[in-house]
Amino acid sequence: MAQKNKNDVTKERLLNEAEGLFAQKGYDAVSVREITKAANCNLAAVNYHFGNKQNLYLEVFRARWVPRAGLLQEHFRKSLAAQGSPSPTAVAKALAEAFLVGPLSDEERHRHHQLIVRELGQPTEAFELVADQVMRPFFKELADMLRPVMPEGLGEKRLMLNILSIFGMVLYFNFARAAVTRIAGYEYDTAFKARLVEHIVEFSLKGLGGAEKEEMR
Amino acid sequence: MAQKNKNDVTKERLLNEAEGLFAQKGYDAVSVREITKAANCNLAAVNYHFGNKQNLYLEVFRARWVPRAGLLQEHFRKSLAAQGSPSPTAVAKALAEAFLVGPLSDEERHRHHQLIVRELGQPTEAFELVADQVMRPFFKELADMLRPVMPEGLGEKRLMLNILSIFGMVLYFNFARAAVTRIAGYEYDTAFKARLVEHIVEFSLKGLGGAEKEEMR
DNA sequence: GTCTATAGCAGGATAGAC
DNA sequence: GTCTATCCTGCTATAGAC
Repeated sequence: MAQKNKNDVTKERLLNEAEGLFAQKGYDAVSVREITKAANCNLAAVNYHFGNKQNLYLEVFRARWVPRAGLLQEHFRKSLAAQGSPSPTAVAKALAEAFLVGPLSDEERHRHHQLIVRELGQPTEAFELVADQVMRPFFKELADMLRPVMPEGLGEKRLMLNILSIFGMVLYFNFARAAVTRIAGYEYDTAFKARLVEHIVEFSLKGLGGAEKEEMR
Repeated sequence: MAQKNKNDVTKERLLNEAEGLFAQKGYDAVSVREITKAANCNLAAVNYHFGNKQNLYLEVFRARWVPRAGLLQEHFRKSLAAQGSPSPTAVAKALAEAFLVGPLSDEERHRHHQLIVRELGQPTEAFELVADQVMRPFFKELADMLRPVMPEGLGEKRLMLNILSIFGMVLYFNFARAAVTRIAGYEYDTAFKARLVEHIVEFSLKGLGGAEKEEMR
């Protein structure tokens, strides 16, 4: 923190390139050689800065993924606060907007979701990290927020299923972008993303019991 | 086809083991050595029967994934036909049931979805195969089926988004099983899968415009 | 902190015996 | 068709010079 010399810069570049490559190809398909070449530094740099490849992967989550998830949550909370009371509709809209448009660039968002989807399908140590520091706290926050405004007698299980489902939708449309484009021909431009947000909100409303009068901003 | 000697048996075993391993770990994380060992045959067998590793992977889709997708569609069509008119509710229910309970064993279903999710996130030649032979035709069939019974003025784009979304939900709850269990504590037993089917149907109804009177079986 | 050089091993693929 | 033996490439990781 005190010194800001070449060391830190190399480390940062390694983290950036590693994240991009791990997201794009998965852990095993990426070699340390590829990462160091992309980061324009020496092969030995990964071992010097991170000990080994595994730990570089973990550090990508610690130093990049978790903070970025914090950014997304912050964006969500602000846009929700701007809407007054947290109705199911408002929550769904703020969530979908934060995660599909939000504060991240297209590339950053895609990286972010590719990384977590790989972990969802095949959890490693990185998943535990993310589950503890991001998912469980955030899901609890959402549950506490939604519980009072949900239909009576919905139950904790159904509540959690609904929260999981919204995230499922958001993840799916982000990570399967290439496939959706090839199958349905949709380009992920601004207009389509806006439409997607609307779609996900609508799609989620029934589950969230948000059939009450629709309200916008 | 004429001869059913050791040759065919080895080939079948290779396909089975390869499918399981590719689904579980992904293409790059699996070695030919690992596959042949699991199939209890010689290292050279992969090259003899399939030419190379890449082609074995493709053959897994051609000889296993596509036929199994056919089974699922068949199950879907039968259970839909048993319900009379194809209302949005009936379609959603038949789909969710076929893909979450349906004719496959838990392990087979998991394999099936793991494989396709990897391809959705990072399409290879196998994705083109599946898109041409399975996805595009089936999505078209569903669209033709739903178009007449959907709300007026929904539009082709929204129709396709809704179809994609149901598949997204189904895929998500199948492939992220390990993560869902760790985060929410749900075991994927029979009761939970039945609940999941109900949940997905409900969750999808608004999007499908199925707010009409609910009908079952 | 960064580099070169290299150890040491695992990977895909093939040749050729049986 | 199946096997063993082997080639060669590419991998992670480290030692040691600068």
